[in-house]
Amino acid sequence: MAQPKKAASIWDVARLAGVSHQTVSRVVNGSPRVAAATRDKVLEAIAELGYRPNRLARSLAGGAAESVTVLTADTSLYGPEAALRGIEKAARALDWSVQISVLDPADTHSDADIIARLPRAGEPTIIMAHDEPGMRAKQVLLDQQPHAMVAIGPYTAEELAASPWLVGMDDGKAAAEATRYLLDLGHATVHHLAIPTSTGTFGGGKAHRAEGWARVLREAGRPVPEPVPSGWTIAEAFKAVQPLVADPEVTAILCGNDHLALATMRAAHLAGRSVPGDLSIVGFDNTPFSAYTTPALTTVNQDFESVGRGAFELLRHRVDGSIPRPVPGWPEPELIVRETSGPPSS
Amino acid sequence: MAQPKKAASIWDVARLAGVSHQTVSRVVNGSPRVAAATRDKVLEAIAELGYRPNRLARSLAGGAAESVTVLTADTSLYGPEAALRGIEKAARALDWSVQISVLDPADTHSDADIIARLPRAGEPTIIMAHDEPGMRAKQVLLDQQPHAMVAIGPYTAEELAASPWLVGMDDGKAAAEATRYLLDLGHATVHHLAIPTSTGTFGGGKAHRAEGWARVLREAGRPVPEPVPSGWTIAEAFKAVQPLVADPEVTAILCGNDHLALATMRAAHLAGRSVPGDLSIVGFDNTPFSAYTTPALTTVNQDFESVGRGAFELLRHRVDGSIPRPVPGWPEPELIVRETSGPPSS
DNA sequence: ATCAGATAGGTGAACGTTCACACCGGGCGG
DNA sequence: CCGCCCGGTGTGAACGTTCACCTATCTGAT
Repeated sequence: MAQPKKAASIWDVARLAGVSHQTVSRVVNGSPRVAAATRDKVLEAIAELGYRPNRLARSLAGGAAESVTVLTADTSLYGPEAALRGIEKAARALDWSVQISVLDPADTHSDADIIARLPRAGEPTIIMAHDEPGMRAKQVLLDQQPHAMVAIGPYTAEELAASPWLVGMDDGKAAAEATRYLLDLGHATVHHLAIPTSTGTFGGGKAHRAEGWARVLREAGRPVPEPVPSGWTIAEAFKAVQPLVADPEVTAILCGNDHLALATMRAAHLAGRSVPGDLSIVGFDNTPFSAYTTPALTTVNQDFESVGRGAFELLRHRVDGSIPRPVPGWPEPELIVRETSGPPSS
Repeated sequence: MAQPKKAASIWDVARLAGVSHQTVSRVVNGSPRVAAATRDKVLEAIAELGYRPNRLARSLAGGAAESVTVLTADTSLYGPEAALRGIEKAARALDWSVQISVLDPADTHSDADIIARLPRAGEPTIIMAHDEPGMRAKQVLLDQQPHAMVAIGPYTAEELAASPWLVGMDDGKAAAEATRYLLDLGHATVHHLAIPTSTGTFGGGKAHRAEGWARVLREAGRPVPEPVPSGWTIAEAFKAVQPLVADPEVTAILCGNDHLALATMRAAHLAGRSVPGDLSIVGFDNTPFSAYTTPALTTVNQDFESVGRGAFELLRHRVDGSIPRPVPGWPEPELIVRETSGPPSS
């Protein structure tokens, strides 16, 4: 009974119902030109055999693509994870299936390796291009099948306008806003603990959060300290931020994301510096936990899920030109002031 | 050039190389019975046409399955997310592809809906069965294709032994250990803020963490307070835990996961109760952030990634009996004592 | 009566691959 | 020198769908 007996096909149903395979196909796909009596017979046969349509065959036979592959490097980051959720929801609603393939952050994947991850040539693909492997995958896909790929990443409004295959939020503006907020609070300057992308070491990877931050400092005529580079993990951030929290001159740190901010809070605590009394800390992304740390984290909210949804819609448009190009619509990143920021103590 | 011109097939390569389609297939699949000269001709043709094999067709033609679908309800939970990562890594290593389908936590999915998510009948499937939608999906798949599914969930050693399609960690034991630890510290009793599964309201959902906790209290002859049910989100937990932190009699709380623990820490702080002075808090899962909260969270480490890997291996075994049944091997859940736990203040 | 047009349904090819098997030539043991 | 085996290759069917096109039957207006 638990034996893997072969699954019923459309032909089995057809035979049992006494109709042609095509008629079964029509019933399954809800075609209107089927007599009610016939439809019932077919449905009955379907139920009896436990027939379920085979999606692979369906796609093969030239039906719609109905499948996206998501290439990402790190699913444990809040941004990509939320974007993936957005993609999945949007895809689900249209009955598309979602494949996921995780790029190894350590490995430099060959072009062939990246291509081999796609189930077929021309597979619609969304790439999380926020780090090195993602950037590389983006480049490869852009060469191979520019019309069937979309990349999500941190880009400025100009870049987004210039590249029709790009989706992202201009978080430089939000970084600027956060920096200005800290300056207005009375801080002499603001330091920056940067996520890897923002160090600008990747091909094509610009440092938007860092740029927005630096711009405001320059405009305000403040010293622009060297950004402190951190890895993506909390442990790396904890290590990287040590010199910053040890320096009493440092009174405000803008962190590249909330994980880095958490590490900074921890480091500050261990260094005996009170937050926000001695040190103001601002995060980025509004990760779910950030409202519940003690003190609660001041951060920048970003709606990654909407970005994911937008990427999916854009992809559909690019794969099938007949679908109207979506207007990218989601809330701007927005500063959320909570408890880790305040005026300097002096 | 960016026109989506049709992709090259095995036939195109065959024609260009002047061989049969079967020979191309052999080259692509690395069959040894191809003359070196022929192989080179074919490889050249492949390069020239930019041919990439079509996985859909490959599976259709009766080749190996080489594809898993993961059904999960909440990718933002650390456990499922880490397990998914483990599955993906293991699958990747064998060149399998991974599909993901997210069940709506709010919606009660019909059987048909759940089945419709699978790309084909008999699709190998892994279900994250830690919540209601997951439990339901598990049941449906168990009816439909018991030999091509595996469920991951919180189960006792006995259940795991009894159900050959189950993978999980016996976290009841770890919960017991944590409870005993708190008792040994001198607490009169330990309260429990429970994750949804542990409330036992789901069909088949047992309350292992809660059971382990209750058992130790009973064995020690301590009062067993009513577990406080919480939702999965931090916000829900924050609300649910209010009465607990408000009660000065409560000196120790075992939380169902680290998110709930974070909410409890926050609530305690706002209620003016110091941690661990007035209140000891123990979490569950060792979520990455938990080592960096202030104070750092005492919690139970669980290697979900290994569980994911184990689920994948078990699935392979079940789908293809010729593969040896893997011995589930991963580290036992283990208590990690950090800073949120200590002796009661009295 | 007849014929256009709809309605219901069928037929065969195509999608890109693998599998089972048949074929051909040459080296080797008898 | 015959037959056998084996390396190397081709042939045709199968996988489960959809698509394009064709054929009946029934309706109602001419």
